[in-house]
Amino acid sequence: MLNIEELLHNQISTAIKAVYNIKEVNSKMIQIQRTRKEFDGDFTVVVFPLLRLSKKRPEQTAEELGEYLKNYEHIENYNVIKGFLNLTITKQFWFNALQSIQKAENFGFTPPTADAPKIVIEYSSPNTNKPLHLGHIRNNLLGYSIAEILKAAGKNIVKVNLINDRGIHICKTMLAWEKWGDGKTPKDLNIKGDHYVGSLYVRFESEYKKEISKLIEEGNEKEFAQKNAPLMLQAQEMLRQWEAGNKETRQLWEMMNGWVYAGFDVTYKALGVNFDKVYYESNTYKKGRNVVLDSVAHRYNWLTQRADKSIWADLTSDRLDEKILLRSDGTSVYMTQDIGTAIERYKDFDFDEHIYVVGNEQDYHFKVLAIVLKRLGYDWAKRLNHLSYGMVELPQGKMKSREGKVVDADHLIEEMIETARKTSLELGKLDELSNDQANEVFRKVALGALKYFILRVDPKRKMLFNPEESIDFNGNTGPFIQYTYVRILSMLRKAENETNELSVEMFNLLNKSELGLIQQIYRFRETIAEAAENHSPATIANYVYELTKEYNQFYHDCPVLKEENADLRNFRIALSRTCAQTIKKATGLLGMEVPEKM
RNA sequence: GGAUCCAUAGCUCAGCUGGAUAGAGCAACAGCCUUCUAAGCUGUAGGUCCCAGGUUCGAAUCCUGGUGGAUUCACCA
Repeated sequence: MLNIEELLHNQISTAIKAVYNIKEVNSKMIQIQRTRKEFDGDFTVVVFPLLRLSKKRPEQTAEELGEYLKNYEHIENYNVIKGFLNLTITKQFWFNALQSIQKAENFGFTPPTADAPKIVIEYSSPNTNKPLHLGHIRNNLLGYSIAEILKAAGKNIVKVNLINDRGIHICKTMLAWEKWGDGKTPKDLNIKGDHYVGSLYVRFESEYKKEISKLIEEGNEKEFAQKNAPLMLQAQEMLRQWEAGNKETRQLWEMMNGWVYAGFDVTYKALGVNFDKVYYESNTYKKGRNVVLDSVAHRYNWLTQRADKSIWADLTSDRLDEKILLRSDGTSVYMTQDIGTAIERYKDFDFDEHIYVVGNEQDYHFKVLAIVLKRLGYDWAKRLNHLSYGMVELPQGKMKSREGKVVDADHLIEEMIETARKTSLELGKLDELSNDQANEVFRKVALGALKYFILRVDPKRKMLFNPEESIDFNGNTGPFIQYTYVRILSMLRKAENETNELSVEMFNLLNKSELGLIQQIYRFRETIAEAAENHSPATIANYVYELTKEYNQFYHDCPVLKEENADLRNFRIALSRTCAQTIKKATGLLGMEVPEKM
């Protein structure tokens, strides 16, 4: 199906050439936009940029072009207001467009081909010492949704997760378990493994704090106390044991990581996200260190080893600071690990683009990562792309895990489901459903509300989350969209003898709300392209909200099943069905599910 | 102090990459269920698009300089 805006663009170009006797027209001069609601027409040509060619007043230029264009088969008529030429597209065009959409295999989606760009998306990337919280929810939903959107735009997608499963923080929780765990497993205590481990980490931190205070009371400096508290020394010893491959340490580590992964899996499943491949830092952290060590031998002038053996990258010529890559004791820092992981990834997938979905507090880190890799001679470093998103803040301010000021992901999901249950039961529309079916509806509505709430805002902006007020079920929300879908399905169930064949003769009957709805459905494909281009689920969220509003308008204005003209009735049923399918596909791009009843 | 990001209605957010009189939802107020699911629809009210310059026929949008907020610049991850 041809794109109407492209068709118009070409026609306008032809018109300018013909009317003003010009050979070439710069395509940037031709500006087409949707006509604003308060004016008549579907598309508007802004003629101001064309005045240089026409050498006439705006109104006259618009008038002359309109006269020429009205002979074009898809243009019904035109009107001119100031420097704006409003074009009305024929009803027949929109009618045919709807028919093509219905016939299309999977309208809006571009099937990926083998040679389409390959994009690796890393998201989630949790630490194994904390359960997932609200910030991770934004990360996971963004990562998953962007992957779906890029897939729909015809890209080959690999979703990967990188688990930070080594380092001093892991040793802290291991030590805590040895000291205070009493040999208990999550199963013994009947709690999720990630929550159990998270609580051990918190325990460590509070005991560690006590030791620090005590040392300071005994007259030590703060810094000395932090470095020499017995718990810290023991944790560091444990890290050395781990690095040395001590069997007992490794076993404990594997057991506790197993608890955490089991817990994460439950949360991931609840959120509906998944991965094609999971990387563990414990497998890749040495890689980066070797790369850095090898590179020092190359004698890059920006890479230097100091007297204490630590290795530094001097990035001041890129207007950044000096960055440490290897500590004086030879161990690697976060940056070093990411260097190794990136190289590994490139070997694994030979990607055209690599997207890191990581919060904006790491903007600097990813800027440095790309520069260092480029300087090390990896040309593909320019394909690394940091999708930086803003933090989720609470009314009290930033979330702080150490102070317990977090919104736990599992807890939040449970609460949302409970709210959805209450709301549903009050409305009492699910009486004929079994318990299991009803629970499925509650779950879909709850997660739909959460996902839509988070994804509708531009990723790069920070967002405010008020647990009491944020999750609404009315207005511009996930449930509003789901509800529109449910009403359509309910209607379609009642529609009997529906035919898929539409009478070709009836397009003149179409009214404004029907045309508006067709046009919004028609925009789905270009919206996917735009969302993919901008890596922005918010674009899809806004689109589907507009679509449902458009449908509600239509639903309000036009009887469907009660329409007496059979051609028109069939048309409206078909239009409703196509709209429902589009809602389902669009919400699917956000990771939302739509219930059949609610 | 340097760098990056943000600032739009009382609140939460859109604003199609420079176009017409800046839009939604929530909250407030007034209506619409004997009618395809009222988690819906219609209306009223609500704005110095942070400020000041600049570019342009035209700026919430681009540039410069301020102001306010967030993040970051660790031998933390």
